[in-house]
Amino acid sequence: MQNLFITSSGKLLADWERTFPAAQVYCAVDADFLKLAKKAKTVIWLHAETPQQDVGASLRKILQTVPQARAVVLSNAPSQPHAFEMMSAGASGYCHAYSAAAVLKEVRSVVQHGGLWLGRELLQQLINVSTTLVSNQPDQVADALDKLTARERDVAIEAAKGLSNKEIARLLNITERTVKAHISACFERLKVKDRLQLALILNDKSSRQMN
Amino acid sequence: MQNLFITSSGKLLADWERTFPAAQVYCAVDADFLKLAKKAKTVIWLHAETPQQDVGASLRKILQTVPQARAVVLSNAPSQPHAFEMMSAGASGYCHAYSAAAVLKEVRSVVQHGGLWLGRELLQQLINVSTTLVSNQPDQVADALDKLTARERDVAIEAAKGLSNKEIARLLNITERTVKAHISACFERLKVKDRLQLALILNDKSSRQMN
DNA sequence: ATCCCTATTGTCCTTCAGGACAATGTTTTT
DNA sequence: AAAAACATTGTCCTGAAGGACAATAGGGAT
Repeated sequence: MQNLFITSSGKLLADWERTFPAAQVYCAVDADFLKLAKKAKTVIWLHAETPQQDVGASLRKILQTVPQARAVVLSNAPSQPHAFEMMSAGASGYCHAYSAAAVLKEVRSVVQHGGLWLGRELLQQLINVSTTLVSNQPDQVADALDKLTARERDVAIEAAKGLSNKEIARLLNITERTVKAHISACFERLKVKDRLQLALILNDKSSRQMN
Repeated sequence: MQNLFITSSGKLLADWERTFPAAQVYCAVDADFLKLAKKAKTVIWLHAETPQQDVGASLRKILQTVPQARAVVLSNAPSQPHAFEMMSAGASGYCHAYSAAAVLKEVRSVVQHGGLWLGRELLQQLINVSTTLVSNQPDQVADALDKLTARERDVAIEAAKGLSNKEIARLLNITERTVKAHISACFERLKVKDRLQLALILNDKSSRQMN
């Protein structure tokens, strides 16, 4: 179990060394650093406000060389977009640089064991956003699709992608006339008047489900 | 520091008592239970697969009486929608009912200190969704709109809602012909061939790949 | 002052979408 | 077995969409 810090702020340094006495501090991602990072149970702490280098770049560099590395980004001014960016880039955690020692230790524990860490506020926001997105909306799309027969669904889905009747006909090996029939049936069932509205409700509010 | 469990499964009970020897187990949210729940530093563990009562209902009942309560939902078959539902309902954590003792203790620590807990996979999915939603997606739409002139944008936005040229013309007090001109200009600028594609990219609440 | 971009509108024409009548065979439900 | 629902395809017709080829006028930029 080791902790590696990357920062250029002397102030934070002092705090961190109090929290993790055995911590090693670096100013940049160099060869020495990467060598150490390969050790198991290592948690790397990246200070976002390090002027010399972009955190995102540092993060990618580390993960490229040491894919199994666990890195936590510490920010003086945490923000949702930044947190998402860092987590998407492969960070295992994101928290305030001046978090209490107890919090940092908790983060460490969670991250070391393969977990991901986001602060309470960020996580709450994330859940709020995603709830309306993932739970509610797909249901509406699913509801709409459930109102259609199997074949109508096939056609509707393609139409919603922007394909013309002719294209759908070719794709499904049926006549353009048949496509029209199905599409018209879809309009009736879904109470819409043209394919654009159909596309809107079938794509609307994101038709993604990440399963 | 106390742990209260609600379940009707003897199997889980044994596991939990091994992990938290001082735990108290209940079968339902009753008066006795709620009285105990008021104690500080209490973490309540709700087993989702408790037939007598719906977890969501139990959760709401608890939070109504004891708003400061920290509740963790344990599920035999964790799923993203369910997790979101529980977290939205006010749960402080959501994890697999058969999680290792070490994990449960970590969850306990995080939750007790006011944090929220979601498993790594769930959190990762959450981040994937929200990233494209919060950071990337609005950019793509904004990028598209930025390629248009002010007037073209007006027209494009209405067209993307599903309005016909005639309707847009009325709305903007211009001729249908003019609407056509702007729409055609939009097609060129955005490299699309018809209004449906235009609607798709302008409404695109992140409908990128993963198909 | 000239050129480019934008906004506006015209006409003519082709293609596509969608409704109004259909019909026929298959599958499912009652 | 009869009825209802579904899948398939036809023709005719209207209206909307979108391209071709223009013209006019205003606002900035060089």
